[in-house]
Amino acid sequence: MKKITIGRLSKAANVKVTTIRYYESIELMGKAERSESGQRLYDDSSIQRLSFIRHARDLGFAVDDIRELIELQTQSGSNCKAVDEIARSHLSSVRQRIRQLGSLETELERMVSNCKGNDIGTCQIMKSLNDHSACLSEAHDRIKPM
Amino acid sequence: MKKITIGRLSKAANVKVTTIRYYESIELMGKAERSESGQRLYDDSSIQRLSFIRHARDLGFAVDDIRELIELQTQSGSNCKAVDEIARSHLSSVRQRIRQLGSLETELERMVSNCKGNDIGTCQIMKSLNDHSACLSEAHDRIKPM
DNA sequence: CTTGCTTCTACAGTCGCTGTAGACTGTAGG
DNA sequence: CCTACAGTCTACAGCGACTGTAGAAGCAAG
Repeated sequence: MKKITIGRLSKAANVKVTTIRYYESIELMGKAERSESGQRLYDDSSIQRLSFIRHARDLGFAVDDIRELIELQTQSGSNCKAVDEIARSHLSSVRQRIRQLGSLETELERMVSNCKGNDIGTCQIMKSLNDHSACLSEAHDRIKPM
Repeated sequence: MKKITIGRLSKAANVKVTTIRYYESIELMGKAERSESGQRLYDDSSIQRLSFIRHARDLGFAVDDIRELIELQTQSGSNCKAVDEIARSHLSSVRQRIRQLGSLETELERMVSNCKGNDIGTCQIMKSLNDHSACLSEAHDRIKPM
């Protein structure tokens, strides 16, 4: 079995070296074999697994979800209801986030389009921010950083 | 001048007590006056400022942006080009994020709609995740947590 | 006086990495 | 062989914007 170093795995799966080590530390990737000198050694199955993880991350799945997906994958024979549930739930949170950002977008557009480049005292953007009544719907979660 | 405690300020501006203290620690809010026993005391101007911050956060502005907006607001007489720029730049990052999430949504929809609830071996979702060719556009930033 | 809420400080945890420091290993060229 | 230089190692701090915790002290009402 051909073994590769972490750098080659990194290129093969398009995941940074530091990230691979991080995945090992949080036990998302198993502990790697080591060479005599202590360097990590991987094989094709590591590339497979890491690629799976990367695809799932690209789709926005949380690390815990991915852990569960991997768990489910090894239990062959089980049906994929659980997988479906994870995916659907993720999809719904993506949609919720899109709606949330959509209303931000509308609000920001309104503010920006009203701005005439006048002095700060009459600036519509500042007015909007200072105006208590100009706020979005009363109770919603704070926006996550971009 | 009527002074209020942190709890009342919290209710007045709809910002949690811990968050107010956090804002003080990062110098987004100035240092509060203290009572003899050491409790923070605020007045109407604190409510004003905290409400401003809250509105800006609700609109997704980063703390650093807000710091700058406050700075600009005090320099009365300056025009609002800088304010406009901050808002426009924020709007464009909101739009970018929406586009990003939109393509995630499409991809997830495709995956979920293909799932027939069969066993894990034939599950389309797992297939998609394992399929190297099923990935989104080659180079894009990793998705932020929801 | 007691009960129970509010406030205080200081620090750890969230999420998914990224960056840094300082040391060691492996490889290619001369 | 020696010297570069790239790759790898560990351990830990930092990001952003908070949130949660522990343990102590203050405050208001009954």
